[in-house]
Amino acid sequence: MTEAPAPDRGARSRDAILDTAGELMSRYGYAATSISMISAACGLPTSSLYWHFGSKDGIYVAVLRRARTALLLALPPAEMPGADVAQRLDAFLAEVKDAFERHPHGLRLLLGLGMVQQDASTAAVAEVRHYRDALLAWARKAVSAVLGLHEGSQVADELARFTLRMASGTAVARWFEPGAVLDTGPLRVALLALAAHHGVPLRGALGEDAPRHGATERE
Amino acid sequence: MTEAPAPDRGARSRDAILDTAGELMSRYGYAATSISMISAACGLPTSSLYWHFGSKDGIYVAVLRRARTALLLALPPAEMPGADVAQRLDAFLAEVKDAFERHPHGLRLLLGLGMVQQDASTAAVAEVRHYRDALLAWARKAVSAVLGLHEGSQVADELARFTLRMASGTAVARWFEPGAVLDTGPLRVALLALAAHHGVPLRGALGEDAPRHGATERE
DNA sequence: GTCTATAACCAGATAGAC
DNA sequence: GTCTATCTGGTTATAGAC
Repeated sequence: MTEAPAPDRGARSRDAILDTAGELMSRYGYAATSISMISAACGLPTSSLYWHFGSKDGIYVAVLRRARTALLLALPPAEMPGADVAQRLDAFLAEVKDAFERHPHGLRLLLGLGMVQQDASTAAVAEVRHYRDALLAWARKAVSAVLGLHEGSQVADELARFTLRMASGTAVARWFEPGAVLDTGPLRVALLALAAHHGVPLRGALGEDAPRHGATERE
Repeated sequence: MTEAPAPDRGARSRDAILDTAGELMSRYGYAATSISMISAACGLPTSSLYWHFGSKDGIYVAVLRRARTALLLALPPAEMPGADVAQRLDAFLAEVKDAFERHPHGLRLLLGLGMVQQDASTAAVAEVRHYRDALLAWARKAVSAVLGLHEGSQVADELARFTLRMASGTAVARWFEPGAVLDTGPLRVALLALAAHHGVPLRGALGEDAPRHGATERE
């Protein structure tokens, strides 16, 4: 057997298609990414793409779904280590920034939709909304846990949307400055100020400029 | 003369084309908006579009340029009324929100580009960058004037980018919630907190928590 | 599952009468 | 400046050998 039997050649092709399609679609958007572009970039003929995914729409849905699960897996869970708010918030923001850097396609795929309002299949529309809803749900839960908010509260919702909009804005900025990353410094200040503004008790996180060396784990 | 002579029928057609093209392109993006769509929507044959603008690219450039000048004209100038920071900031944010509501296409056109990195003409790339640079320059100048910062300072740049990213994130959110508007409440709190965090003296705008006496603004 | 070849169609763009 | 008619090329998608 000089040739690898490759019993899962199909699976590897599937992944290759999704990889290149995700790359191209996140860069050029759905409409501007053609089947032939993907085919040429990944080396497989167009008929293979159709065999695996059925249509261009099917590719988009699959790409989107994989990006969603990957991003949500990379984003920090609700339970962050740290006794006080400052510690948890710092760890949280660092992980969020890292996740968005490691999965740059994630948000850009949501931006490059452009099509979803017109001729998109119901499956594509559903997946896009699912993606966005999942991100919002994650943000609400995570922000609530980090800052100690009641998860269904108005404040939690406001802070979650604030965080997501900043992340989206950063993804947009990346069109122009490819090196742009989520600016966690200002975001940290803003989130703490918003929480304080709404009367959220923040033990040990009131020190922005004052040299407050971290209170120990005891309060 | 029952028929209007319409000596400027060409100019009115030009405007009609730009109107519908801007509408469609801001909704579907550049690539997904076809010449025939524009033609059908505005009633003029495709050859008229080519007579006026030469190419699809030319239409995009013209749409973008008009959107830029309209948005920058609607955005508040650097000189805001109000003696103290709080007054100026409130007036400023109200006008910014209003401008983004009145010109919803403005930012969305920048989002729906998708193409600009691949086959776009140099003119389109230049216009896109010009648009974005103009917005950034406006934000730096306006934020500096409102909060009393030195215009070239690091703080002014950070706050300008923060504001623009929030605006971009809001434009993205509008894909999913068409009624979404710039959330000036949280943005106000965040900007004040960021200014205070950097030691900017804010007379009369300390309504969050502790009164912070300002160090000088650092660069 | 992958390949070659091709069908059916629509895109951007042009020619020339009016 | 506007219209009808048309050309060329790329697009999605499929057929069928292997």
